[in-house]
Amino acid sequence: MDYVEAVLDLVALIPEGAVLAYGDVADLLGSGGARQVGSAMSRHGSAVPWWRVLKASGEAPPGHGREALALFLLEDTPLVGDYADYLRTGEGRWRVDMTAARWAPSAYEFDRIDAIAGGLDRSLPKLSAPDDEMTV
DNA sequence: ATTCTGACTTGCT
DNA sequence: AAGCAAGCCAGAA
Repeated sequence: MDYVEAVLDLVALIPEGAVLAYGDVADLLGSGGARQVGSAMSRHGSAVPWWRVLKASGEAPPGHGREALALFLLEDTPLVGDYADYLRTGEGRWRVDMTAARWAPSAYEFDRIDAIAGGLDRSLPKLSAPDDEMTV
């Protein structure tokens, strides 16, 4: 399984009305960084609930504000700011209320996340297994 | 090996 | 609250 698959699998678990920042996804996966997640989402996120993954500030991914907002309203995702104006004139500023909307995985969900993260490593062609020696 | 690029983050004005 | 500079991670050139 490659990084992109892991990201998509994880994103698919985020429930309605909840969100995760790019950095959160990377942390849960225990690998890569926010930029890797963003990159993966921009190229392969169309099949999963991509709007539930956004910047740490709560802003929707660049170029998708309009579409994301519509979905957030449908899902009753906690928002802050003036999205009414944004809808009407495109002028207002709004964001997701990260404090309230950030997903807090249940113990079960957390296990599933762990499973995804665990299936990540397997292909490291280089670096033959150093037996049981670790050289701390 | 080096440089560049990007749906990122944080800290400091 | 909004901009900006640096830091950060990996893949591609």
